[in-house]
Parts: sequence; structure tokens; C-alpha cells
Amino acid sequence: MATLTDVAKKANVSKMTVSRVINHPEQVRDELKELVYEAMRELNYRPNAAAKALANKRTQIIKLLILEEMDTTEPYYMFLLTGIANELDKYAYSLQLLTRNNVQIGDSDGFIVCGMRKEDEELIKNLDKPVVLFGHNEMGEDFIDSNNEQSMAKATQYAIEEGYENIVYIGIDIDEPFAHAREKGYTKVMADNGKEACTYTLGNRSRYSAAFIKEHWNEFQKNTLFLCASDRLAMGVVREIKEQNGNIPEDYGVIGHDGVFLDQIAHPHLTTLKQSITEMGAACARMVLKKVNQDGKPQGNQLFETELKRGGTTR
Amino acid sequence: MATLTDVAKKANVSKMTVSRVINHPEQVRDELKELVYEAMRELNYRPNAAAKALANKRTQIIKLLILEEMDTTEPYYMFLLTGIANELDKYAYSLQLLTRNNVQIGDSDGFIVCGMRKEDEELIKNLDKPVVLFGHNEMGEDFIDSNNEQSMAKATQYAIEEGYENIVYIGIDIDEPFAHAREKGYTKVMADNGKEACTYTLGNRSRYSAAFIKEHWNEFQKNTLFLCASDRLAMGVVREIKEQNGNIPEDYGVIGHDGVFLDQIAHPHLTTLKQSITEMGAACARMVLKKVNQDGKPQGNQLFETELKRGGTTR
DNA sequence: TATGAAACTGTTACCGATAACACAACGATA
DNA sequence: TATCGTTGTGTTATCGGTAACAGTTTCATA
Repeated sequence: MATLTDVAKKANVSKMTVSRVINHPEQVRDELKELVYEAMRELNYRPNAAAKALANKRTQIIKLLILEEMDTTEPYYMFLLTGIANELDKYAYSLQLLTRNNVQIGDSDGFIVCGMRKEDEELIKNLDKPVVLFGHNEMGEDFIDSNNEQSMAKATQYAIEEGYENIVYIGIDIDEPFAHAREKGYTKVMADNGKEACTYTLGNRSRYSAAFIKEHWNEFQKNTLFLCASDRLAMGVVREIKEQNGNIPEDYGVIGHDGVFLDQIAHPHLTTLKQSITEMGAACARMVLKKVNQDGKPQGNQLFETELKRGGTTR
Repeated sequence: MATLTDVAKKANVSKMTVSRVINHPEQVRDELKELVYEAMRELNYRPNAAAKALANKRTQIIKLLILEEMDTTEPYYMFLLTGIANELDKYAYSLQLLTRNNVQIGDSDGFIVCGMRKEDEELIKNLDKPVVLFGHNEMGEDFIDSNNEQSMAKATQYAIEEGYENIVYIGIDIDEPFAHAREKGYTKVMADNGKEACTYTLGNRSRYSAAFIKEHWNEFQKNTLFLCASDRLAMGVVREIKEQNGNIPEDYGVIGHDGVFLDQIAHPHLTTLKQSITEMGAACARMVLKKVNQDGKPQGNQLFETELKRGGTTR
């Protein structure tokens, strides 16, 4: 592997000049810059991350802290991970995976935290390095999230346009911002269209939503659409409607939310609001790195649109 | 953060002695060792990975190369990842996630490769650092895998003991060692018990197995168990049996394989052969690190047992 | 033409660890 | 007692970068 020194020799300049070309190119004459770039190309120079880290008193490590229990968790973390990892890679940063049990181990330059619940505030506040959250929060931390409200608004609008007479919202029974935002998107559009909102909330398990449908089956007339706050809930709804011999999608429609894996496992495939998790992961990575380089300066937040992906559960 | 030098001062020895206590403790007198340990504890010393990496001409990075397409992939990679990451963490190593598209980027001390197919041999052979595969292979590379043959043998045995008269094997239609091993486990136990093997292979999609059941429904008498090479196939089978109004688990049994996520999504939960992916991940990590420290010396392979996890699809 | 600020570029020291070598203390051997 | 191998510890140089400072060139200005 070629080093800075090799490049410097080849370009007939000092190591420092090469280092500058990389980190502060504006301080170097164009002429020399060209020479250096040329030498780097010829030698296929790749900076040594360890040396860089040592000199900068950095670790070149970002930790990803996953607070959710993984065995109950949906597989979207895989996408998040690749999104983050690939982006970090570009800056010679690497990713370290943490769970609740090993936060304290070792050093890093920053954190990305996901699966956070309210009771984790304390934990987050104790982190001594720049933090970006994956998921909305109200404690003022920078975050990346889906635009949950807009997402559900879009779905509701779509359901109305498709002519579903009754639109029932099945939300998640948890006091977290994302859950409220999703519900709000629904109620707002319903109100705007002079329709009456009909909202239920359940624990996020397909058997709960299945049980719910079973119990209330006679209340649901034909031409009803069930707008669910997660694909998991949507799956339970679909399952029970089929059990009751209801017709999907003619008489009953179902829309889920998340669009990661579950929607494709379901039969028929779910109509869902798909999040672009990989992109959001990349955004998380960019945001922490920026924050690291700006000495922890707040970066605000960034919301991503979801895509309405039509499956076999709506007409 | 305390450094080697700090510890050395506190213990009244040279840096080198401290370094030795860490890396070659047998070369240091017990008396001094105690002093050093004491100092390390008091200062809460954590070695600086970057410095270590630089001095050792290592990167302290292991790359995980995932060759499968992730959107069709089951979420067990999350478990694999945490298994690997947590283990690497213990040795101040970090994990870098790669997909097919960015193998060449940057440096590392070793590779863990998973989702490998035969056509990837070339790619693997070109890796210039120690490699451990997750998944059986016949190219002589060290690997970690489930004991697929034994796993299916166990399931077959179980099905026989439970009194299922006919046991049909639904395998995956792919020419890879794991697929053959699973089938072999089945056929062997069937032969040993004087029963006739009945084997089909399909593409690994639930709609294929569902279609298959539909097509052959009249051939399957009551008291048949379907032993499937994946939970995905098992899900399709369950779906179609229900569709045909077959009784699960009384008249028809279904056993899947993998035990990661899908078995829990299915309704009822699948009886499946659960792999302990997290442990296997840790084993991968240990193996590459050992290989790295032994200059690439072959490590052989390691097979993990699966656990027969009873769900609602067998009696 | 002398002068000083601005714009570049080079030198030195250092980040925190380790290997290789140098050296001291020790007991065993002749 | 002189010599030697062992064992244990310290010294030095080095890994590949970067910041801080020092030195040089350039050019507008007096």
C-alpha cells in the first residue's frame, strides 16, 4: 500500500503538501495539486485510516445503538445498516453495532441511535459524543425520520379517491411521536374531506389486529378500508378478513405501513407505505459525520417521504 | 482517556512493560504485572485501537461481505451481524459491511463472507486476506454452518415418532451444499426406518410451495407431514393447506427450517429447526481473528446444531 | 527600490502503540 | 572467580498521518 510519503516523493513535494491537498486543497497551488493528484492516481493511494485516526485523535468509528429487542423487530435494520455502512465507508469510517448491553465499551466519534423510546432519554443524554437519532423525538436531538403524518395523509387521500366509503384507522397503542403523527395524518385528511374518523389502537402484533377484526366483524360494512399503522397489523387484518370470507380487495381494502419485507411475505402482497430505509440510513451517516466535523453543532432534522406501493390488498 | 504512558507512569515502569503485560504477559514478572493491572484499573485504561492498528500494520477491521440480494433475503442477517459485531468488539475490532458492489474499497485484516453461491468462488479466491465463510462450501475455505444434515435427520425422526404416516420432503431447487445436506438428512432417516422417501424440490418462494400443494392436493392423504427446507416454503404449504380446508396439525403437519422471524410471522407459528445465528456469528468472528493472528493458517470448519422448536403446525 | 502582508510550502514534533535491540541482574557452570 | 546463558526491563525507532510553526516567494504599495 502506498503511503503519503510515497506520494510526496513521486510528486516532489513534502508530505505536508500532500496532506493539504487532501484536507485543505484551497491552500495549495493548482499546479502542485495536479502533480499530487497525478501521483495519487498512479500509486493508487488510499489513506491509512488508523494513522489518520491517531493523528486526529479520532477513532473513525461511529456506533450504531439499537435499543429495540431484535427478536421482535422487523428486518428493516438490515437496510438501515447497509445504508449507514456504505455511507460511512466513503469517509473511511467504520460502523460498530451495539445493543443495550454494551454501550459503554470502547470509544467512538459519534452515535446513531434507533429504536429509542421515551424511557431511553437518560441513556442518550449520557452519550458524550455527537448523536443522531433514527426516529422522531421530542428531546431536541437531531434526527432522521419518515414523514409519518404526510405518509398517512397520502394513504387516506388515496383510499378516498379509490372510493372506499368507510376508512378505519388501526393504530399502534404506544405513546410515541411516530404513532401520534401517523394518526394525525389520517384524522386530518378525514376531517378535510368531511368524513368521520374512526380510530382504534392496538398492540403491534398481527394476532391482536386479527382478534380485533374478528370481534368487530359485524360492524364493518362492505367497502371499508383498513388503514394500519404497520404492516404487522395489516397482516393480521388481512388474515382475519380472509378467515371471515370477506373479499379483498373488492369489498375490503387494507393498507399497511413500512414496506419492509412483511408486505412481501403477506399473501396477497400488502399495499403499503414504503420507507426508503437505506437512504435514510445514509442520511443518518452523513448527519453524524457532519456533526462530528462541526464539533457537535446541532443539525436539525430531516424527514423522508414514503412511497405508496400498491399490492393486492387495495383495488 | 488514559494512555499506555499514563499507566506506565502510575505503575513506575516503562511503556514497554505495560505493552508486554497486555500482549505477552508471560514475559513479565508477576510482581510488576500486578502493579500494572492495578494502574490500568485505577485509570480505567482502554487501549487506543488506532494506535495499535498503526503499530501492528493492521486495520482492526473485519469486512462482512454479503453476497445475497438483501431485499429477497430473510432477516437473519441482523442476528448474524450482532453476533459478529459483539464478538469483534471484544478485541477492539470493528465491522465493515459490504455488498457485491463495494468489495474493493479500503483495507481490512480479514473477511467473513456469507450468502455465497458457486459462481462466487472466483471472487472469494481473489480476497487477499484471511477469509471465513458463513455457510458450507466445497472449495476448501474455512467455514461455519449449521449441521444441515443432522438437522433434517432430527426433524424426520421426530415426525416419525409423532406418528405421521407419510413424510414428504420439499426441498430447495438449487445446487448448493446446504440443500443437498438437508435432503440427505431426510432420505437417510427414512431409509433407516424402512420408509419410502418422497422428495420434491422447488424454488424458495412461498407461492411456489403453495402452488405445488394446490396442484398435488389429492395425492396427499391425511396424516402427512411436509418437511420443508425453509420456513418460506413451509409458509406457502401452510397457507395452501388452510385454503384447501385441511386440518393443521391434526391431519397435516408442517415443519420448516431456519427459525428466524418467518416462523413467528406465520399463523399458526411454524414448527421449525431453529439456527442459533447469533452464536454462529460470534464463531465466525472468533475464527477470522484467530486466522488473522495465525497468519492465515486454515482453521477447518465448525458445525452448529439446530434446535427443534415446536410451533402450532405439528401435533 | 525597499517593505510588509499574503500566499505557499517545508520542518518538526507528536498522536499511542509495538518490535527489535541493548543492557542489567542473576544463577549455573567450569 | 571468570564466563555464559537466561530472564526481565528499558531505549529507540517506527507505523502513516496532521497541527503548529517557520521559512520562502510574490506582489502591491510607499
